[in-house]
Amino acid sequence: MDNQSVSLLLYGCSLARDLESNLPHLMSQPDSIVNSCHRIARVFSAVQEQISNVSVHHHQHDAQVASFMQLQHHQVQQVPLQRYSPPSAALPETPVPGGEAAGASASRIAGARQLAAASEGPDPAGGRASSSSSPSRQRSRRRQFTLIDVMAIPYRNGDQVRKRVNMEAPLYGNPEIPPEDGFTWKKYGQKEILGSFFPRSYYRCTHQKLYQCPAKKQVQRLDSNPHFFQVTYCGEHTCHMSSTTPSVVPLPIVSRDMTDVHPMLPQQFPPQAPSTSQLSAAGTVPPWMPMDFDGGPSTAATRDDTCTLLVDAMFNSGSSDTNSMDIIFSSMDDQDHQHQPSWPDTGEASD
DNA sequence: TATATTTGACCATG
DNA sequence: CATGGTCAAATATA
Repeated sequence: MDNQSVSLLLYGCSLARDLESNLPHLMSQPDSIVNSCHRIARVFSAVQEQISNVSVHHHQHDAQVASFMQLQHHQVQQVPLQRYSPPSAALPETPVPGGEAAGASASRIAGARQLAAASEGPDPAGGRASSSSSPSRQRSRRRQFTLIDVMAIPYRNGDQVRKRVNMEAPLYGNPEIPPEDGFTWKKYGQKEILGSFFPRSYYRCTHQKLYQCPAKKQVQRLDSNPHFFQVTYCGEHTCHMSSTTPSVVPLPIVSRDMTDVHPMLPQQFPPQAPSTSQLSAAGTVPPWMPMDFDGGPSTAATRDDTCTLLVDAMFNSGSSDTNSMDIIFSSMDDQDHQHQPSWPDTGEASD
């Protein structure tokens, strides 16, 4: 199975896991269940087609698929399908091209922040964001196989080797919360970055003290697409051997332990904030997903096979994580925030 | 009480 | 001096 299929499969598993965790809450919303099932089925059907090498070229949106696949292929080629290890060869001095334009004016920043704050809703803590101990922020300690491992492209920043990825905000729920990546992090700082709408958050491995784990990451929402986070990883985890920390990839790729991480995207894609047309009613379609996966005609794959895959992924792949399920339902009522159509035109899309 | 987050202050670097 | 990165006291929450 090629890397493209893996990527799609990971996404499908992610959707399935979300559905499973949400099931108790969705009992009263059969429409949501149906929609989710259709979405998952189409993703797996696409995988099935791809694996069996059938009729991708007959696909109604094969151009989109091919484009997506090319992107994936290009990125995966640079990092083997295995855990990243510190490179010995020379690395590029700069991250993957496609960075955002800087230089936003103060007023633009203020405007964006105002809107971002509005999307967060009232703050019960009196101005401070809620603490990490809320269930919605709890992180699984299980080591998760993530696309970061596959997709992250290392580059050098001085003496440090960094990996930078773009990660989609949680498919459901509060888009302010950075996506899971399988590790546990402790936030130690936040900084306003010149020219950026959104502050940058600084995290270090929770086990830094206990295991001297040097891993850190920086998380910042993209100005050009607030639906995505740019996550920069710095330092390798050395806490793998801990009994309290996740260690190795738990299972083959089809595992519920995979997080809600999604493949890297070119930073200007899509060139503007998500529109209602780009987001389904549940806001679950990543921009890179061919349209047919969410609303188009079904593929030729059989429902039985798809369901087999789906059931297998849902029930045979380990225990569930707390993950973002609480996030999902705590803010199902807030989904309009995700679809916020009035994102100010930053002008960067047309720059 | 323990743990995590927030946020102003401090420091290093160019 | 401006900026990014980190520290640590204050604060919030389970």
